[in-house]
Amino acid sequence: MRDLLYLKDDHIKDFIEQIFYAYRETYSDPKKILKKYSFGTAHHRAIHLIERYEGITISGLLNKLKITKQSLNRVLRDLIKNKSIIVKKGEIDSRQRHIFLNEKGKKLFNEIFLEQKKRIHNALKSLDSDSVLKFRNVLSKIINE
Amino acid sequence: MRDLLYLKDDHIKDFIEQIFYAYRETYSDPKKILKKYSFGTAHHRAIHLIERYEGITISGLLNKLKITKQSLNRVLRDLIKNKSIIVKKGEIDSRQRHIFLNEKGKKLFNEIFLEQKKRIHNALKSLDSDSVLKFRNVLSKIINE
DNA sequence: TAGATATGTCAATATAACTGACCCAAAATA
DNA sequence: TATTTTGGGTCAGTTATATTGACATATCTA
Repeated sequence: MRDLLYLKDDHIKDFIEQIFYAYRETYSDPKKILKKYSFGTAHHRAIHLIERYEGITISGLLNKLKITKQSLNRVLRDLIKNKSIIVKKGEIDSRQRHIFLNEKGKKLFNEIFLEQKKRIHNALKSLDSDSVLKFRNVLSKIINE
Repeated sequence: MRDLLYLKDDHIKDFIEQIFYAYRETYSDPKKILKKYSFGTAHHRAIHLIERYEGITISGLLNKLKITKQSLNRVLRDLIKNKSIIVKKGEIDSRQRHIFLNEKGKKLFNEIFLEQKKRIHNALKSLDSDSVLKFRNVLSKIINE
């Protein structure tokens, strides 16, 4: 460890603060849209993951969201009632439920994403691809296994 | 914009997901410690900012936390009762309150920070300083105005 | 002095999470 | 086949954190 500079406590403290702001701002942008559907950020996170991992199971979602199934169930019930998602029984293991966005859900996701995209796109547009790659790399190390 | 690759929607979606994980994990680490004091993440965030911005005012905190003063007040009341912070009237403007960690608060902050530091330090130790600088730069662009 | 500002507080409500206790059906396994 | 484990669903109650809205007080500024 030759250059310790960037590992000084104050820098790490700054990181921690900035990660909070980054999360908060990124997930605040689409709140007006969510409100139109009487949804909140909990619904947003679920929709996001269902879009990213088409056919994800309940336990798959639970592992990613790290909330209780009771909490998740509230959110999924709302999304089902709203006809944003559909749930299919597993063909191999019929205990499992596979979750998909339907047309309405896809439309909603796109509305939400458009809002968030603005911020990220704006941040990245002035940067070189090396910065972006390194950013992702650091982020994935922070999240890690 | 020559290399559009890193700006593809799927990449931005990954970003958004990873920012969520990074925030959640970073702020989950010290929860056991907070629980010992019957504090939550709301208290953590306040303590963090009070440590970073010694003597910060109420409105200063409100601007950074972006919560209502009623919410902030609950948190500060707990911290005052616990004797982790002290509040001083402003000398120039005596309407203002300047907030400081006292010894107990500093000890608590350090306990919390140690937990968080592990994760960040671990992530950064295998990286070059350029990655770290670029990470910070991207993060500040995401937050920014 | 009038108005704006900084802070504090009461009360009610919303959102998102939690714990704990059960239930059923289907799969895995002894 | 009988038993256990797994995946999922649900009821009930509680906690943590935030909100809206209404006021109150002291102090600063024009």
